[in-house]
This record gives sequence, C-alpha cells and structure tokens, in this order.
Amino acid sequence: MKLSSSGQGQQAHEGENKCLNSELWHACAGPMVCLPTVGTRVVYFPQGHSEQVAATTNKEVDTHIPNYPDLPPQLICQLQNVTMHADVETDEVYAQMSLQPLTPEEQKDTFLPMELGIPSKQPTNYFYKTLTASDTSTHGGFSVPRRAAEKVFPPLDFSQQPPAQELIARDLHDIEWKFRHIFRGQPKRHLLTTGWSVFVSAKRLVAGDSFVGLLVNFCHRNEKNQLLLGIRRATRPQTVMPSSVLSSDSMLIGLLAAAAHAAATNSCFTVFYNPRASPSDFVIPLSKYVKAVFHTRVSVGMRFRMLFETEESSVRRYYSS
Amino acid sequence: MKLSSSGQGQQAHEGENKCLNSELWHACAGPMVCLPTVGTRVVYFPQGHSEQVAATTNKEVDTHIPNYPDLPPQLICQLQNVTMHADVETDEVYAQMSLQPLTPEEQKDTFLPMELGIPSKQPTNYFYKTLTASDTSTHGGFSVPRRAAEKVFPPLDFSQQPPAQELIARDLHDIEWKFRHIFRGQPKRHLLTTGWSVFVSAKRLVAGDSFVGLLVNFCHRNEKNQLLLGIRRATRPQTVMPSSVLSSDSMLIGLLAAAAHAAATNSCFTVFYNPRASPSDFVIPLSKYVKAVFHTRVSVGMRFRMLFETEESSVRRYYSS
DNA sequence: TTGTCTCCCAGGGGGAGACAA
DNA sequence: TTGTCTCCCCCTGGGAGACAA
Repeated sequence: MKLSSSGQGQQAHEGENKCLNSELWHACAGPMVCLPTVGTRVVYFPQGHSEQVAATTNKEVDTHIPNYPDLPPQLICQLQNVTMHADVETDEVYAQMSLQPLTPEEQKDTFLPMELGIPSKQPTNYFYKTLTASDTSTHGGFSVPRRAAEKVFPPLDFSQQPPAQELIARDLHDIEWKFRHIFRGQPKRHLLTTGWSVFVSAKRLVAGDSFVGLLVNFCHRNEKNQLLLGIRRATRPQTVMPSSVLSSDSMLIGLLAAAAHAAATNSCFTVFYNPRASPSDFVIPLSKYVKAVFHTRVSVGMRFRMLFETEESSVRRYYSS
Repeated sequence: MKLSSSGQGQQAHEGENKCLNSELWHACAGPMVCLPTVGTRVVYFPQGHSEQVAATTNKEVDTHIPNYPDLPPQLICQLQNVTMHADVETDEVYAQMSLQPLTPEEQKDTFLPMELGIPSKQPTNYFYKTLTASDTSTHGGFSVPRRAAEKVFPPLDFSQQPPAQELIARDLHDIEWKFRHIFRGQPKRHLLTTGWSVFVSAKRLVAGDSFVGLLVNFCHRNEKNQLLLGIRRATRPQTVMPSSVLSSDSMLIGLLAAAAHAAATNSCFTVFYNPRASPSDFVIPLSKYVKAVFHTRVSVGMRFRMLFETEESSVRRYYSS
C-alpha cells in the first residue's frame, strides 16, 4: 500500500542501535532543547518523569501510586549513554538515556572539568517553515522561503530556463526522499514540486506542522554535503491516545519502581525523554542544578556539602520551572 | 488531510467509557477468545502478563527485573470490570480488566453458581474474508463472498437492473462508513464499489488483512438491524515498535509492582489483554483453572483446599498451554 | 464461485502563472 | 517575498465485463 511503503528510495538498514544525526535531532527538537553530555553527572527527578509519562498517557498523577520510601525526590546519576531517536509513526524526536545511580562516595567526587557545560551541538545550516494551507493542499507543491533555499539547498544552475534540480534528502529514519526543486513563477520563487505531495501524505502532514531542512557536512565520508529533513508537528489538543499495552497506573508505578530498584541495587536504568511532549525537563546536568539551587557561583569544593544540606527544602520543584 | 479524517459520516462521540459492541469485539478477536464474566473469580498470572507485554514491546523478559517476593505466581482476584476496546490506530481489539485481589477468607467462599461458566456471547450473523490482491488494488472494489452477502447484508431488490443499494456500517470506533453494494458482472457476484477504496486507505489495509462484517439486532432500539464492520490484521513479522514513552524494563517492572501493590493493599489494578498479540492468556476463570488443575470434576466444597495444597507444583505454567 | 486482467473514461490533482497581501 | 486562486491537461484509478482457476 502506498502509505505503508516509506520513501521512494532504498530502505534504510533500520536498527534501533543506529543513532540518528545529532544536528537533525536538535533541529527537530527546537533550539531550547539540549541534552546532558554522556559521562557527566545528572540529577534525575522521578516526579518530573512521572509528569511526562502522565501527560503522554493523558492521565493525571493520582494517589493510587504507592510511595517508594527508598526513592529520593532527586537522584544523582552518571549519564551512561544517550541515544537520539525518532518515533516510527510520527517522526517526533525523543532521547533514550541510561542512568547509573551514584553511591554517596561517588557523589562526593569533585567535578570533572567537562561537566561544567559542553552544550549539545546545535545545527547551523538549517531552516524550518510552518506549512501553510497552500503547502499542504492537493494543488501544487511547497513554497520554499528564499533565504532558506539559498542557505540550505544546493545552488541552482541559473543558466537553465527555468532553473531546476533534483533534491535528495534523508529523513529521521534515514529514508530517502526525492523532490523537484524549481525556481519559477512570476515573481520568481523556489518551489518543491514533484515528490512533495507523496511526502505530505506519507508523513500525514497538515497545515501548521513544520518542515525542517538541514545541510550537513560529512567530511569523513567522500560525500561532502548531505541534505536532511525532519518535521515538527503542531501541538494538537488531543494527540495522546490510550496505550492498550499497559495501564497508565502501571506505567507510573513502573517508572518509580525501576528508578528505586536501580538506586537500591546500584544498577543502570533507562528513561525516554520526549522534549516536545512534556513541559519540564527531568534529567538535568548536575552542574546546572547546583547553579540553579544557589543562584550564584561558589567554589567547586563546597557545592556538594551545601547541596545535601538543603535538599530537603524547596528545590524539589526545580524541574517544573 | 484525507487520511486523518476518519470515515465520511458524523464523528462518533468518542469516549473511553463507551464500550463497543460485544459481538463485534468477538468477531474481530476470533472464535477462540472468550473473556471471563464480570463479578466472577479469576486467576491472574503475572508471568503470562509479562510475556504479553514483552511480546508487544519486542523485548525478552530478562533478569533485570527484580523479584517481588510478595507477588505469588498466580493471584486469585475478583473481576470487577471488563471493557472492550479497539486500538485507535490499528483497530486491533483489546480488553481492559479491573482485578480485585481476594483475601484468603474471600477466596474460601464457595463458588457462585454463575461462576461455573457462562461463555462470552459469540457473534452469529457474521463473516470475515481475508483480502486478496484484487480487493486491495486500486482498480475496483471488494468481492463479497456470496453466502456472506446473503447472510449479513440487507437483501437486494432483484427487480432493479443491476440490483444495488447503499450499505451503511459502523466500525469499532462507531464511525460510519458507506459502501455501494452491487450485484453485477458475468457471472454475477456481490461487490462493494464506491466507498471501498476510501476505507482501505483510511484503515491502511493490505492483502492478507481480513474484513469482518456483522449483522446485529438492536431490539431495544427502534432501529432493528445494524451493520457493523471490523478488521483483523494479518500477523506481520515486525508489527511491534519501540514505545518512546517508557522503557520496556520499566513496563515489566511496573506490571509486577502494580500487581504486588494491589495484592498488598487489597486494591484494584488494571490490565490490558490483547487476544491477538500474545500466545497465552493470563486471566483465567477460576473454575476453568481448577478444572484444568485436577483434570476431573470434584465437589465444590473440596476444590479450594486441594488448590492450595498443590499450588506449589507445576500448575504455574498453566497459562502457557 | 471468485480472483485477476484489461479496457474505458471521468475526475482529481500536479504544475503553471496571475495577482495581491 | 510568498500565500492563494484559477486554469489546463495528464494520468491515476474507479467501475465495468471477460475469462479462467
């Protein structure tokens, strides 16, 4: 069937191991999102995580959830691994993080220099455009903003009349899409024609969703420039759907129990972070957390003592700011 | 967009409370599936439940899961509620069950007569047909097996030439679909033409999936007969997709922790049963379980004593048979 | 009885510039 | 600069019987 076949080109060797392009992930996640660096220490907030899961399952966090006395309101972990993914159905980006709870002794270690903030690599040559009614209509293609086309697309040969080329772009699942890029009309403008409507219906895009285009350099390969594409869905009022696998209560319990079990046994646990689903982060770099708690710069040595002296106070709601 | 609009008729007042037609649910679930009766006592098998969730999340049950010493391998519960549902995306049927763990005293109560087996109501006037390549091709409609059309569809007026009518059917989400039903061709046969291709693309049906048609009588309403329709998807090798909400480990932990917590606090918990996803049931009528354990009929009074004397033996694997 | 093919033809929609915001 | 409209025409795909499994 047309819609279940994905893309027109060769299928990507899809594997969950395959980590998608970091710049593309950030371009789709939005400029406000940054992920903690692998190897650094982070603070994990079970309640913030609960709120994301509750928001995703359209469920209020209620009182049916048992208390986990072993589970503190924030858990200091080492970030063992971060992988970037995109939902198979919706292309929405999310991150999978492996968190290793730290023993009190490990927590007392001084900061590594790298923990003081290497921001995630933000994309440079990219654009996004919110799709108009004309972009998603059955008549005609996608109107590319002029600056975007000039910055991100390969340059057209203006000696041709009209100037046109075939664009090949790969999406978040590494599937190839082809578009005819033409510069025509009166006045002249950049358009994507052939291939665009297939993309719109395959991705089920509607006016209000956004198209993300990104130019990346793979210097280590022979292929120099590569065009990537992604989407940002409009925040629709009712995107959430019932799970049909596990009750939302069990999910919320599972989240807490998994963290509590990992903390008790000093073993790794895994969380999914969906930057566009939840209003608040729940995995924060420890350095950022410490700064936020004290609102001031203090010497490295004293941070931890003060942190633990104050952790019973109001800092618990940090993630919700 | 065409594919996100569902059906052509009025949207149903969709609510999760709304329980779909029991006969339609069973027609889609298949003849082997029957659900325990509300109010009766059932046996819940955490391990069988784990296997379903693991199968759904494409995850093997491994050793990362902590033991729950409070949680027995089977839990005797009263079935507080059963509601039948269909997945919003795929139309696959599943059941939501509320289970109330029973105290040892409650377990000792004698059987109620109704517990000795009222089977779920199986559909009578229904048919299903596995879709052929022609059924799902872009050229032409759906070839209705003759007996099916005669049994389930309203009779055609054969004085017309050709005999034809408009069929109105409601799907698992109570959304209305319209089809032109015509009897034509040489030799004559029943066909669904106009409306069929919209249905195929909206439900994303492919050859190998099955169409389910059902005629029901609503005697309590004025409308006498109603046509319902459903889908059985072909079991595809790779239907499962990563969750992006909660790690499969956390889900498996959550399932066990929720059951253990419910058993400890004597409170209700909720499970989803997907009859087509898992190879084994994990909520069994207590009467059926007792019969299976003893392979023989014994008097009502002695059942429970013997049950508890033997429960440490091999009955644990009952659900996987 | 029904799955597949081919043929026919109408309508949907892609691709173009016009025009205005 | 770019969103929407309309127009034109091609080609996809609904709908029919033929034919054979």
